[in-house]
Amino acid sequence: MAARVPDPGDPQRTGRSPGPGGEPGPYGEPDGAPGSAVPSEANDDSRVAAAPAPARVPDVAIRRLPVYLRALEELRAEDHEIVSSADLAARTGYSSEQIRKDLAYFGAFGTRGVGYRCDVLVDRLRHILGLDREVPIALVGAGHLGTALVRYNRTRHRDVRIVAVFDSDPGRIGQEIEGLVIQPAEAMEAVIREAGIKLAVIAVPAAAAQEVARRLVEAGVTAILNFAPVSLQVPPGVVVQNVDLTLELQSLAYYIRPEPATG
Amino acid sequence: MAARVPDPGDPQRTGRSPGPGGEPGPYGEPDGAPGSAVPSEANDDSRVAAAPAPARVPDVAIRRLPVYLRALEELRAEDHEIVSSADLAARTGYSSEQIRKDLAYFGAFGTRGVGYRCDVLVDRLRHILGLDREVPIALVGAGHLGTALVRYNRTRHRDVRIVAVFDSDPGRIGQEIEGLVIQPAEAMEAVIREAGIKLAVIAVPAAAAQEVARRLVEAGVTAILNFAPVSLQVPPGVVVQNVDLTLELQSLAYYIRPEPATG
DNA sequence: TGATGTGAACTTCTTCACAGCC
DNA sequence: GGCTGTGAAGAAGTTCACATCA
Repeated sequence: MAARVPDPGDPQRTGRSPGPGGEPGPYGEPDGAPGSAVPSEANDDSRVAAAPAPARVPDVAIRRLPVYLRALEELRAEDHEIVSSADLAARTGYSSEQIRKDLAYFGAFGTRGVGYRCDVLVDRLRHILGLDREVPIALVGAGHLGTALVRYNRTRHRDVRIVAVFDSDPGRIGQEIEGLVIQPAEAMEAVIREAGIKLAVIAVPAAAAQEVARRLVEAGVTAILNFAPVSLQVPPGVVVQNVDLTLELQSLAYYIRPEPATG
Repeated sequence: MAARVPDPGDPQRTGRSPGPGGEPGPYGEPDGAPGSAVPSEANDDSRVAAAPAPARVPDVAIRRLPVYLRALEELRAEDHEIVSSADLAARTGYSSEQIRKDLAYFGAFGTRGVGYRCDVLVDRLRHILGLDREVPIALVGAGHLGTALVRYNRTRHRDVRIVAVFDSDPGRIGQEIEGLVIQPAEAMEAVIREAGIKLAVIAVPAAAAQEVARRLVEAGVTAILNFAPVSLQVPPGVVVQNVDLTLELQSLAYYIRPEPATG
């Protein structure tokens, strides 16, 4: 039980959406896509680019794929060889039709009357999301939050992995977090270019976030996860996903019941 | 520039939606609503309850209100007395029609030909969101992330404020974060009941999250912000908003450009 | 028989366009 | 004239229902 909330908090987004259509095309590999980008400068919350790509995969669908992937990995760990969309529905809370439709954007991975091979589907999803090669990530801002994020990420994941941490505070530079030495902010561009990093996490104070974003983009970053409470302005083609504790709490406040649910 | 992403990551949600319709009704005060709740047990991502409430305010709209509120407070700080929906659009990235429509769910707060009085709209939004009284929040899990969240929250906000922190690690209990003493997990129910806390943040390991959620709900919590990477099962009427670093990074990976945007 | 894959119906949300009022 | 408030149109996403095939 539990209905779902849309997930608002997040702000801008600018990006072309790679994915093919319902056709057995290029499987929406994070490349093969247009190179151009996005449309408006508005917060549409669900629109993406009208790029050269034939049919678009809705962003909402992309955002569900990692959920499916996690469920599949759990199922695989429990020695399931075959899973049905109904199994995945039970684990994820999404409807089975929704799941089949999302998967179908990228091709036909299942067997009618049977289901999906767990390991095959895991591989497919990892490929679609671009997780079949390690995705190196830079984190900017090694305060309490940034540090917590690095620890969390590095003790668990290898597919999306923070590999560089930057801060402008001399007192932090040189310190180590989970084996990573905090580097000076000035080194940001060079390191990011060198390592070919395209994805970055911003965990700096609000006032510094926009400038950090600008520098990241200039250095080649095209996707940003932003924890600073500001709407970042980024050029077309750059994707920003925001996570804002305050906004989350404030919108949840709306749903609080007055009475202790004595009904 | 910057289109927007839907924000998927988040998981369940179960809740009745208070808000009135387009009518000048009860202004969607976080009460006045049904007491009952939710429909399905599925992840719908945008549905809420078909409760006694007349017309529903879409969850997506609720999630935008805090964004408007923040923009308004900025504008007020800049001594703007009157703001138009176009001003807010410029600040937030949402379209002016969208903003007017969202506000209109709760009544007519503006003046035709003029705009909205900044301070009036701030007050209205705070009231609609239930932020006109302080919203006390409990946080469970005082690890790196939990600690970072407490620090962030307490050094900034008074409207949504963490007032109690719990952990099960004896080594942490008794320690202080921003003036709050970490309390033992066993005290959770009593403290939450005593303080009438309805909103909680979960920052414990995945394995412990479901049980924590169960206890929180039993103690009277009806809205949860969950940082643990699991889909919490909660009874109807309880709202869960998830924030999952890994899912965010994995879906962002999809949008990474192969080439350094040399286009 | 049974579960996938998918067009069509439906629902929800957004944008348009303009009437209404200051 | 200008900006709000809102019905109507349109777009996007979800669910339904079933043909399809192992």
